[in-house]
Amino acid sequence: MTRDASVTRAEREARERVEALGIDVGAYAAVSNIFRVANAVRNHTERTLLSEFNLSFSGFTVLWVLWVWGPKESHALARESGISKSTLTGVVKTLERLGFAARKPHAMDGRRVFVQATRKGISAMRNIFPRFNDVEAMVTRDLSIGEKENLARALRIMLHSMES
Amino acid sequence: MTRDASVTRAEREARERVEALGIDVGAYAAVSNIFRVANAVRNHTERTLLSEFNLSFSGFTVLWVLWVWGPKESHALARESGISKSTLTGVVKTLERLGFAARKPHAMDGRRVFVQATRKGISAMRNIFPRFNDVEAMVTRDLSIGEKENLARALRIMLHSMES
DNA sequence: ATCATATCGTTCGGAACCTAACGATTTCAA
DNA sequence: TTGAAATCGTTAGGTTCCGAACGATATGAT
Repeated sequence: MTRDASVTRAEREARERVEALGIDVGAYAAVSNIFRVANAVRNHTERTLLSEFNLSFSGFTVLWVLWVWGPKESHALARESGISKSTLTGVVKTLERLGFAARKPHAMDGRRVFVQATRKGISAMRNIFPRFNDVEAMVTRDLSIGEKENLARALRIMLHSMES
Repeated sequence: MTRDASVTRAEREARERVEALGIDVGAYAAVSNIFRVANAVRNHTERTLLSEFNLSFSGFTVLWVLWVWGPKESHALARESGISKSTLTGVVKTLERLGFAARKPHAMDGRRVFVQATRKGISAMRNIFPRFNDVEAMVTRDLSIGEKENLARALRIMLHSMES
């Protein structure tokens, strides 16, 4: 089966312009396409899946972290979800209103709060996550297994480069 | 020079959990790492570069589109920037307040508005973009030229898969 | 000329997003 | 025991983000 690896029109036009500026075009191509894919997946998922459950992408992310790891304290939950503590406060408020999550005070430390998924939240996640994984599978369907592994590997290398 | 392609701790823990759910782990690894890299680059860039100019990431993106292609109508500018028309209205308002962009009415059609970068905006972009490209280069520094090309290629294939 | 339909950009309303600062609480050195 | 410093989660204030709806304008059929 043939598949399309051609440069998208948006990338081609931008590339022509930025090439004239004497920049690292390989780096530009890699990073700009990461943003394009991330935006496309996020927008697609919000529109076709998450809106059914009144969830934002970050709401979904937070609920997913709770579903995978169980109850977490606010600061850790914010870090694992990639959002700030103040944003987490607002997102958890929304999840509480939807009945998907609940706060629980820490037994020993009055400053801390646990957040946990409710049964309703876990039930919603059992519905949502396989469908989200279908999106992940659809998005990568034209890549071979080796290509998927190489892609994930290159991204991990980039993450480690940012950590040093 | 050795380099680190190991699975990050965040990915490893998540992977163990989601493997138990019988999902497409290759797709999960690829897509979840795309989000991790996109988030890391965006946060890093906002903190270390864009805050100097009071720019959000989307403000930067919109200004970049104007810088590369010249004045654009609002609806096209929104589409090229990956945001909605209503968001663009707000972001352009902020760019106007910063003196980086200006609106101009369409000569023939009272409904339409052109947006253009100002001299101040262009000057700021000449400062910002090379430094943003340094971030792009830093993030990809541990990838070979072949690996960068394979990464960009795999991402393009994914973009095309989403378009069909 | 008129009217229905479509398009444009803005406004509305509400959620997400951030940093800085705050009050409450904990920790630890003296 | 006391008080300084640190940590936690929330609040404040402002921007970004969206879809729906609106007023203004353009288009095209009649």
